[in-house]
Amino acid sequence: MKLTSKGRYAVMALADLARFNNINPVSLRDISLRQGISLDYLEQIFFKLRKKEIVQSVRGNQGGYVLNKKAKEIKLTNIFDAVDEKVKTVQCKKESKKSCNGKSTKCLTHNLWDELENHINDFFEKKSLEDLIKDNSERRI
Amino acid sequence: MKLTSKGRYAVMALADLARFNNINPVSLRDISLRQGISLDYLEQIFFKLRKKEIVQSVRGNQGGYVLNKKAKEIKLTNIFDAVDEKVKTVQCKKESKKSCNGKSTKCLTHNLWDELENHINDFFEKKSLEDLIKDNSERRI
DNA sequence: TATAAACCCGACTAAAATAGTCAAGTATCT
DNA sequence: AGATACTTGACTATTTTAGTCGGGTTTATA
Ligand code: FES
Ligand code: FES
Repeated sequence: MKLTSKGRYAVMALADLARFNNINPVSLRDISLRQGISLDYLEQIFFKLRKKEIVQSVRGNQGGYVLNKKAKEIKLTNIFDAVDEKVKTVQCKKESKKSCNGKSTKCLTHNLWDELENHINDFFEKKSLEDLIKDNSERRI
Repeated sequence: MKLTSKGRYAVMALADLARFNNINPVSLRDISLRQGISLDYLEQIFFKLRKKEIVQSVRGNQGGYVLNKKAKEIKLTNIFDAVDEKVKTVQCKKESKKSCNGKSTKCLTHNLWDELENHINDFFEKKSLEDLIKDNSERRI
């Protein structure tokens, strides 16, 4: 059960962006250097974040990205959703009546995995970008 | 972020075992048929479960496996630990002072991932095999 | 005591997912 | 004009996962 780099990077990059989100847009080059993430990979990630309207792009020289909403309104859920980082605990189709092993009733553990999925998603639902940078600056005092 | 089959199968198989854990040992063949899990794969999994003393084996004809502890005392944590299903949210070494990007201080998101890891592990710590089968038989009434 | 059922254990492999790279653009500031 | 930076799709190497395979050993029971 592990978090993929794509999801981790997306959050890291947005935390960086939120932190340096002044008047000027932040370039991916800067984020790449500060966070140690491949520029090409970041571009893929921000392409998705832009499509989901989490960030806005400013093209051209001196361009970059800015947050499209307040940090408080961007939940981890939104970020993970944008980059297709899903929490998946079961193989069986949620909607279909077929169980994971092809039988017609849900298997013994189906409810457990459902609970687990909800438990994890709750965490993502509760955390916003703002929590992240606030939390961090407090610790630096 | 997804659960691997190995972990899922381990729990499914033990739930099955707990359910049919009467006087006679339960053969992997039976579990394989009931749960639709490859027999060869189950053998790998039970090899590990036995090494961690979660199950006991009974060799020979009419043999199989039995639980080595009460269902109440087997937590999901123990099961996942036995089959090396770990919750991993960070790339950086926990103990080392190096961050994920090679710098000397922890990155902006390090604490977040730590919290997430604890949040998930809490769930595994709280659930026992007994909860699983009790929960399930209640629903069948 | 022969046989079949079942566990034991290491090695190998196919498929899928991940984590990127590469290339060829377009827009905008100075 | 030139540099910087976003845009987009396609491609690829690496790693992980989810098995398979093969050759054991042990033990109940016919
Ligand atoms: S996990 Fe849904 S039926 Fe087994
Ligand atoms: S996740 Fe630990 S330093 Fe970045």
